[in-house]
Amino acid sequence: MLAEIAHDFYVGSNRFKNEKILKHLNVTSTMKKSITIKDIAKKLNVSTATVSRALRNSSEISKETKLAVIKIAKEMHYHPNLLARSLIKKSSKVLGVVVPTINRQFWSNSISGIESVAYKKGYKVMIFQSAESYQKEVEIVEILANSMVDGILIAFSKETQNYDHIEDLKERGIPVLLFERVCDSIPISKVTTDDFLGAKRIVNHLIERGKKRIAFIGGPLSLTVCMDRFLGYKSSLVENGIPFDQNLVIELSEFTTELSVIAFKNLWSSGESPDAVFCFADILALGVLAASKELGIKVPEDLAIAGFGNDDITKYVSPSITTMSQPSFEIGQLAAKLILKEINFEEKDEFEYKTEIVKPDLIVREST
Amino acid sequence: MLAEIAHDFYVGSNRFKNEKILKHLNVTSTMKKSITIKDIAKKLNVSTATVSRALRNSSEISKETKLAVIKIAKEMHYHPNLLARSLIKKSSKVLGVVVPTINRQFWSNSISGIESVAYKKGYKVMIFQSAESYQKEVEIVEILANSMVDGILIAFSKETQNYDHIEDLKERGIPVLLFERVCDSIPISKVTTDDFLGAKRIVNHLIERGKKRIAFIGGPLSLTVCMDRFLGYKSSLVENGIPFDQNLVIELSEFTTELSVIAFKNLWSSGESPDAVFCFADILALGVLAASKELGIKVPEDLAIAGFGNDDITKYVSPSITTMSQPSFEIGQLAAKLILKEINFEEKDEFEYKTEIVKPDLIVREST
DNA sequence: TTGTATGCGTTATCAC
DNA sequence: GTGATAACGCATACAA
Repeated sequence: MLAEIAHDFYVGSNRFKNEKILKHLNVTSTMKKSITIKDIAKKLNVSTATVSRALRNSSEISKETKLAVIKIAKEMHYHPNLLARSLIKKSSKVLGVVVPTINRQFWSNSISGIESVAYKKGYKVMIFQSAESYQKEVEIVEILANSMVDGILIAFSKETQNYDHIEDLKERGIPVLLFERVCDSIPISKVTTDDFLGAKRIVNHLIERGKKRIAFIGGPLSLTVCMDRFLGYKSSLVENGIPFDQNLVIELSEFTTELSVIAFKNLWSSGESPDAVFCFADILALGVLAASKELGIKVPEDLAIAGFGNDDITKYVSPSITTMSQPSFEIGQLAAKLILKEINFEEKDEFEYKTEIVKPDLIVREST
Repeated sequence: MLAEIAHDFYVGSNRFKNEKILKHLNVTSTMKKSITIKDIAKKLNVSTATVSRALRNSSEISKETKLAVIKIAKEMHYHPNLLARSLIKKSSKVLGVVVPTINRQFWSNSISGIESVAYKKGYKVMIFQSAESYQKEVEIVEILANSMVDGILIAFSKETQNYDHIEDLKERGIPVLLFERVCDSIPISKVTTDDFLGAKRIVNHLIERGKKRIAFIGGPLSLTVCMDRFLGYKSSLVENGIPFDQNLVIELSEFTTELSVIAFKNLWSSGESPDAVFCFADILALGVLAASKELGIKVPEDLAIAGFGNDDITKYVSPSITTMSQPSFEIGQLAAKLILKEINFEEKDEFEYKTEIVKPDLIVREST
């Protein structure tokens, strides 16, 4: 049988394109076929079952055969095919992660947190960027689901308003967890920051320091994160009897220094100069600092940043700054732990979805 | 046959742990089994082969059956199993990436570049962090190789001195590409920055501005990146007739602001005060700025940074700065393109390894 | 144009 | 303890 003979020479990879040659059994081919348990079995005159068991250190295999198998396996440079194992085990030991973008500290930190936990538990991580596109997000989710990942962690894109793709995953029985950019309507595990509280605290703090005209420079309010912070900001003002002034509120479509530079300049030149600024993310804070420098005005004495609190960026920039620290790495860790628990739950009853809300810390750095 | 009957109820996932119940054919189970081409075939009274071909839009299938198959597939919520396909095709359409750490701009930018190119070509990306550990790097490479990834991109950990794991991959016929943190000894595709030239240029620039005592604050010289920059630095001094002073050279074990703060302070207080600083990465530059502030001295008028050139971080910090821009995103893109070419090469002859050396740009920002 | 049979590499089931 | 053999879900050579 051709197939039978060919097997001994077939390289087993589309990397080697000379299939025609192989079909003609051109033995001069230098390609190597990959070693399988079948090969080991043949060499030892045992069954593949025995080899499989021996390699997995099953208790029902005699020590001698075990050793023999392992010895030959090493000699032949055997490597188990994880895909084949996944197929039969119905678990790939892979977590899928979807974030808006990977090259922004907050998200890469989260991923790092996810990866660190996953790796310890023997899981791999597959990463995708939605690039803030709903379309792409849906596409990615489909790929992940079809790849038999054991669980999917998602931070929604800015565009995402429809959650059918998530419902779909649930229907297919695939564990999903939303983190940071979430939605309310779906009963599902979530990990978020308590942005409302964080914003409130930070604005309270500014007010305590005697500030009255506190500007708000934030991202698109369509994102729950941003909206929550906005509400926290407003709530603090109300509770402290400070009139809310729409002119002090700036909603940016993107998180870029450029935009915040423009925003702050406009704010300032409009005669509405604030005495403090509450802004999202250090990236925006840098913009504010830059703009104030450029305008030749003193850097706002009280600048509050609600970001992930990467001190490295802001620490040496402004002497007096208050940060609402969003522990992105920890959020990632928490998210991974939670979904792994869901994946490996042992209960007989329905899994209970949990929403973990991380309370951001307030880091106050006084000018010296 | 039990197995036969069970199939209709078997959910097909270890996510559902109630296997005992299933074995007893407890039909009350709410779990859904996943739909396969077999199910579609049964429903339509055709063979699985036909379904398979129809779904893949094969030209040898009549339009009617195609449409019928697709219709039923949708109705039954069929989703192809990518793992099974990979097993047969011997290609998972996945690229593996190993970086020292993901939550550092340079690496996350690179990954972003890789991911963006890969995604466009229908490839997924699997990411791992070696955490600068050789041990972990080897472990990861083994996992990736056994997962049938189509190619592996690696940036070595700081510890990595032995390259057997890479040789191993080559032996197994798995395309590998080294980027940024590479080694010379292996004939293999590589993408690096021309750090020697970059450093030389940047130091030349400082010298042109009249600087004579140029400090060097860099990472561990065991890394080729760092060594190359050091050599470039030295080369520039020599060519410009400026004596090399070992006291002005500081080798840090890690890239942290803290360490560079200490380094700069020591440098300054030792009476060896430089008139310019050439330092790696903006993260170190921030340290230098912080230290100079703290010491109450003027920020070095000429601070040169050899980093990935994330302007956001340094732009608003120092008015006068020179950056050796390391286009990390582009390096990632280039790396992905290169390995994809290797994976999909059509030639019959041996693939030719290519070393792409990205020339860093010099970005000079004058104080206004 | 479609069906049959076989295989991808592994593990699970049931014999012995 | 070990061996046959059937899965896993899909794709393809060969037949019809």
